[in-house]
Amino acid sequence: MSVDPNHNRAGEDLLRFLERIETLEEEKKDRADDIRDVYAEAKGNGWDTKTMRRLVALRKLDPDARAEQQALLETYAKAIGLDLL
Amino acid sequence: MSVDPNHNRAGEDLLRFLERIETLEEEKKDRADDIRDVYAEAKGNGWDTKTMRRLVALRKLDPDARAEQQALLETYAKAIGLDLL
Amino acid sequence: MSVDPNHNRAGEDLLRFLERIETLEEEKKDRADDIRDVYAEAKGNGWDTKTMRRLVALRKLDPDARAEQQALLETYAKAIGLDLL
Amino acid sequence: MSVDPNHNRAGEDLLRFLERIETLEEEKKDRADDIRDVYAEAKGNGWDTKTMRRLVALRKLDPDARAEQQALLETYAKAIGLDLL
DNA sequence: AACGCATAAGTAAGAC
DNA sequence: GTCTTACTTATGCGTT
Repeated sequence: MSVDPNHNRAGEDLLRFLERIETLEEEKKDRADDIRDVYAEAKGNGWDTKTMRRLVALRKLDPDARAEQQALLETYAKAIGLDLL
Repeated sequence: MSVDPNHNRAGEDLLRFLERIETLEEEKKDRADDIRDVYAEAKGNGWDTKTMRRLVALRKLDPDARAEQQALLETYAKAIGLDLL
Repeated sequence: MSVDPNHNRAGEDLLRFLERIETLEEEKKDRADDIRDVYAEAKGNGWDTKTMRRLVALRKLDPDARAEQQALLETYAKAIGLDLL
Repeated sequence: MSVDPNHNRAGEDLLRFLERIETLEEEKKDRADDIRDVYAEAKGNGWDTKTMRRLVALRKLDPDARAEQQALLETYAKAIGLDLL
């Protein structure tokens, strides 16, 4: 049983956790980079990326939830006299 | 001229900057707390705060910009066959 | 009693909440702008703003909490053989 | 050549971009979930995740950059009389 | 002017 | 169930 802090058991365990996290973070970052590339490619084809991001968000919602949120927004907008479009 | 690092001129200058920043940050935090309180009060009166936040965001945009963004969103949604409502 | 959605009581109430929020947000933004200005001024005097931000964060912690966190960090760093400096 | 907005060429192109993005986002989210799981597992083994996150951040820096930043922080801390530990 | 960074907002999960 | 805390996304800012 060693007391060397660089080679103790707990340190080894901790290091394994950190390495697993770092590997996963690299993979996560790769995907994020890929996503950025796709948006850049779309932009190069004339698409507006901000609107694309809104579409991606909308497609995540199920249709019922989306309709409900929109209905509430319109009710509130009308109540304060805000013309949504 | 002192060399005491706790009382040198540069340190004094730096400290003045930090103090100015910290004062401003406190004031900024006070406003953030107040905003949270108003939302909480509105929620207590039956309003949906998520929709309120969307309204606040919409009111920040000038009407032309808002209309333009909405038109673009609808064009894109139609193009991919997404029913916005 | 009117049913005109632009002039109903609930709409008025909602609008008051929104206006209170917007006023507070403006004030909050003013402070944020001021903070940015102070950092810019400090930078113009040769200070490193990134380090300044770390100092501001450190000064927010009470000394005991700071010492405790630092001690834990050093323990962990030693355990994995990371030289903090 | 169709004018059906659900089947036009541009819409098809846009949809391809969105699908590519969504696939990548799913993969990215999977990694994020995995990372959360590892932290949770480490926490279950008695580790402090906040400190772990600081270690992960520190390990991202190359040693020279880390040493330089730390030296600057210490210089500044001394200048304002802040005891780092 | 585009790029990455840093802050801020919004969202979702977890603790009490 | 609420309320805080952490994570994710979005926006703006400074930089190159």
